[in-house]
Amino acid sequence: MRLMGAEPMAEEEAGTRVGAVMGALTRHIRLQELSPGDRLPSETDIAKELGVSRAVVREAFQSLAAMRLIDLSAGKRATVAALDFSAMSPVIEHGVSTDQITIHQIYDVRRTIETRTSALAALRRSDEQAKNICRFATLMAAAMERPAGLMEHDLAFHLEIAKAARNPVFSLIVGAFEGATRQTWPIGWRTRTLVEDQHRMVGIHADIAEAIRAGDPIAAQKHMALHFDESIRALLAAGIS
Amino acid sequence: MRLMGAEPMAEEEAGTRVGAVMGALTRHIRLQELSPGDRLPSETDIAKELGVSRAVVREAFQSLAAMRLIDLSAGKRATVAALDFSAMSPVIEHGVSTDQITIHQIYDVRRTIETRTSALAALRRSDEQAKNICRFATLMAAAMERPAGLMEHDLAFHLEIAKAARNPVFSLIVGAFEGATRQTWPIGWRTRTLVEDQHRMVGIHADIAEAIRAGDPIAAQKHMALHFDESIRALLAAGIS
DNA sequence: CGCCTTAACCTGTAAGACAGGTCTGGGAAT
DNA sequence: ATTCCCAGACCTGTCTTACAGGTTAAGGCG
Repeated sequence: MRLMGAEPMAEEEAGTRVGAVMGALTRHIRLQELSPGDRLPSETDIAKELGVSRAVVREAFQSLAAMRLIDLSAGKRATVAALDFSAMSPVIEHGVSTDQITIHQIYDVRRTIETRTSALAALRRSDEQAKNICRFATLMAAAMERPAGLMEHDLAFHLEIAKAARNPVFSLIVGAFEGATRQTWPIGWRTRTLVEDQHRMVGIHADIAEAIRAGDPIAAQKHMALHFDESIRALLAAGIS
Repeated sequence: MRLMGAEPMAEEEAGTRVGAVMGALTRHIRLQELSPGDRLPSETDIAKELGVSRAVVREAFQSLAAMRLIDLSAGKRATVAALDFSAMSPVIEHGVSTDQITIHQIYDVRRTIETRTSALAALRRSDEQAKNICRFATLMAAAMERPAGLMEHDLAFHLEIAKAARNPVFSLIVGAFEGATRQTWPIGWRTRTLVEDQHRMVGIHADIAEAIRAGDPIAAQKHMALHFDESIRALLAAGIS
């Protein structure tokens, strides 16, 4: 299987050979109109075709795999990857852990995005998605004593809403925040020292779920906005900027 | 310089050694609280420390560099990277070129995000940012005959607004769409066959710029919403879903 | 005709080598 | 003493070779 548009490495894009191979591969996927699951040429073939060593090809493959553009597994050929909502999570986590992004900024963006996904979800959710969303809300209420479990249900709740909005880009963005949220969620929970605060937080999720189940986008959006207003207030009260 | 929390590779995260090294590196950055520009250990040191070959370490480095978490350059040590708004662009481009994301879906998300960035920009922009935004709007009007130049000014316009919103996550997201937009923008432009349509499109950008300059978030948001409504209508009229 | 074995293929990893870019300490010049 | 400059040490980019172990597919056997 020949690689599309691949003279033995002219000047090409990046200054480095790895970058050039990455470009050749993405171009190959685009020009051949490959779909998720389709197989790519072997490392050796690509190396021969582009006139580089297999080490360079492997570095390019690993880079594409890190961005979730392809899937790798031992012995098998690399395949074109399906969109993975976790693809962007490391970037956000890096921004947070190097103090280039604050928790507050993430919540601002999430509020913008998720008020929209909740409204869309109310309009577009399948019956099964509605059921899942309600189920996660119920599980949250049942896990009030176990913060770790509560957090996982919370994350799944928000991601399921994004999926129900039927636009994979929203899933991608909501998924991007999952890693960072997992690292910072306990901070927010600790600010809710009163049991009634904890119940209110969980109750808002139930309200969102119910609005989405009922197919009411206005209510869904309103409750989601309340949820983030409440969360951001809790963070501010705890002195987190 | 020792790597934090690095016994010679226990089971660790991923099934692969490359994944384990990536994990060790990100953990190192987090635990050492490194900042953009700080240097990482040399490939050889890391290889020795973790008990893997340099090839594995290099693949991990390249992967992190592909996600823009670190910067590499010949002869120099790897450094922690500053947030780069282009970090997520390849993911979106991949989604589009493999038909997992439609142009319409991107415009829906952009509308959600950018109505917000325009409002925030009106509230938070510096004087210089206001000047830049107006300048790009003017340059667009001057480049009506050269679609390629027009597109570049358009992209710069939207990105500058995101920066003026003073939340790097918005810049990251708007930047994520830049690559895909660059590949699809001409499609939208071609639907505007009438000169008055073209002028209206450019005029809306001027309206947005003026509202941001004037510090009017309501007007900025309104004009940005109009912009996307108009763009999405143009795409639909051309039969692009 | 279907199942199973096996050889060919492919990826994961290691080790060694070398070219060329980068940095740093120490000597030379001021 | 201070500044400037350079050589050697260090580091990354790339190639080659080698081998273990997982995967696949072609034949051969039942």
